[in-house]
Amino acid sequence: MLDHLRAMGVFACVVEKSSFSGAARDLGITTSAVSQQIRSLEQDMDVTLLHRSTRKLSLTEAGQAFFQSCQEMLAAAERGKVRINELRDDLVGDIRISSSPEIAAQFIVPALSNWLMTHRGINLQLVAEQENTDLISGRIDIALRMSLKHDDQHLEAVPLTTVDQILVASPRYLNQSTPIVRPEDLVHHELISSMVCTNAKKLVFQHNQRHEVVDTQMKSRVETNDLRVAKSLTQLGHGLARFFYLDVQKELAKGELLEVLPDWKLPSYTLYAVMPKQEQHSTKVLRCLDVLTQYFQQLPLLRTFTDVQFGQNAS
Amino acid sequence: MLDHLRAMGVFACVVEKSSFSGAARDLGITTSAVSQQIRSLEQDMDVTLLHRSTRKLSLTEAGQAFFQSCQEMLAAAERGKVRINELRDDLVGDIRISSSPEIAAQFIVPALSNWLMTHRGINLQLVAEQENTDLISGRIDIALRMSLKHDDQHLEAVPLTTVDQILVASPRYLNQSTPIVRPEDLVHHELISSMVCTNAKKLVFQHNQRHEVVDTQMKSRVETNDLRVAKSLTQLGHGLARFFYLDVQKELAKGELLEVLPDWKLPSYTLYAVMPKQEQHSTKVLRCLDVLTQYFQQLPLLRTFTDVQFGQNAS
DNA sequence: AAGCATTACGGCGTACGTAATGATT
DNA sequence: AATCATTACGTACGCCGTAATGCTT
Repeated sequence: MLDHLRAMGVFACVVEKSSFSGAARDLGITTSAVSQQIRSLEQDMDVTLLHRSTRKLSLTEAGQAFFQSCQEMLAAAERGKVRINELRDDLVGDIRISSSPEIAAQFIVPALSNWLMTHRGINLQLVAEQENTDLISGRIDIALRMSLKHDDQHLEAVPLTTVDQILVASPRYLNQSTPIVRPEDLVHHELISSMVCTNAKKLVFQHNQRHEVVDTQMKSRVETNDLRVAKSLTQLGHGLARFFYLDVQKELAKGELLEVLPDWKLPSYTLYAVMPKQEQHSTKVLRCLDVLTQYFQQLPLLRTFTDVQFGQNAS
Repeated sequence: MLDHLRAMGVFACVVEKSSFSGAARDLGITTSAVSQQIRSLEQDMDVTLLHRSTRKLSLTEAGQAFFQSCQEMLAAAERGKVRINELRDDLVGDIRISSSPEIAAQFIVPALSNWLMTHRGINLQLVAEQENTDLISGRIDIALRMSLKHDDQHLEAVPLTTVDQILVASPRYLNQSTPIVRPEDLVHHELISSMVCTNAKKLVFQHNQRHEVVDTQMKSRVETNDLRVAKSLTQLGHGLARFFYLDVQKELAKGELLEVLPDWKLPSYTLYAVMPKQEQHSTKVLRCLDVLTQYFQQLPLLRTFTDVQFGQNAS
């Protein structure tokens, strides 16, 4: 199956050049090598491919038929290599990005919109799912994922921005409750968890000025993995809720939700661009990553004051 | 151009089996070899073809595209080999036979008629020309040629039958001339040469019983390369003519021409099947040669009595 | 533990180059 | 003489197998 492929290539070249030495020059080998390839081909297949009369070459019927196939073989190989180079070097082909639906809509679409317009050869496939799909089997080029710290050794992660968490409640809820001035006060409240993760109810606060850290374990009677449900529950006064700052930016501005413990800070998450670890990414993926990075750098900071006071590089 | 062809074959097999070890089994090599091939392919082309997560293989976009081309490449190669085997082993394809028009009509057509009927895959190309065309450049499989002795070292020749020459004249011509009883008497006659060849006018006679050999040099005023013209000239009494026995068989039977010096014999020609020298002829050519050989063996001898007395192997 | 892929290492074979030969123009 | 193909021969690289390692189920 794999035998003779090389010899077939040589043969095709010989026929095209109608000359052993011409083919040799073409292939960057000696005439001797060409002669030997053709001979072994003929011997192994037990057939005469071309008649040589020292100055002229002439195909046999078998040689003629075989030549066609050899040409097609080489052409297919060549097409493959050309296509590979195209996909590696040019801005063409698919690019699959995975993220949560929120991130997709809020960040990826505006970040890549112009770039997509510019490069019409790019086909963007946005895989927006709640669960983190497997990059390999899902053929994801870039996944945008929130995490405190990147740990998967098999994946390559580029931090795009930090995202603050914020504890909020509805104005009505806060009016009716006793004032919350320190993290310890939270034990009397219930938490509406907007994320499904381990230790979702354990909150670690750090004071904005002092280096004071307080662990708090809250209770909760209502959980959901849906952001809008969580917001709704919070606004209806079912308890406190921990959100990403960016997810409740609007509600805070409108006064529909209020921040709890504004002098205390929850750990920052980092938004990573995660990619399969590999030697050489295609330029389109690298360029896309550039565009994403650029976008997040020029983006208005996700929470101004904390950033000013401490700086929020991911650990 | 020739690089990686082997690796591409391996790659295609890996993708088809979705497994390195499966491909290795398929190809009769070790997993190690497969792994090395794929790795060098990826390194040389500077691209990741497939992601490995130990238990699962998954194509990259480039790998997917490349796989198609690799498959096509292998398919073309396979087609070529299949076709080669077909043309070598089966009774299909072209068979080109070259001869003079006379031989073609008189022998080849009747000899091969049945065989052609039986094997519908065979396409017979009868190249009937006066001049001996170059077997190589004319792509002739078999040429039927008359000669005293085969000499071309580059060609392979199989004797099919011997063909006597015979000196004839019209009855009227012989009546009007003095009787011809010995070769020496020929110097007073003119020769109509039916063949264009060197020394066409030099005749060497050997007596049928005695071992007497006589060289004679004749004159001629009329020459032609056309058999019918020569016959016509002879019948009209323009002189003696040397023919192949088979060419004037009918005229002799009808008494339109008479043999001159019936006790003396001109050298016998041999009808050869001539073929390009090569390791392995296709079976269709060999079978065709068989059919021709058979045909000439069962053919009534081309001149009975001389054969009986001496046997007429070409010198 | 079993199956799979990767890597290093070492041996063998093959493909190549050199050089001499023969053929053709 | 010049160009081309073939052949013999020696070499070097490439391909492969063995074995050890790491990973996953």
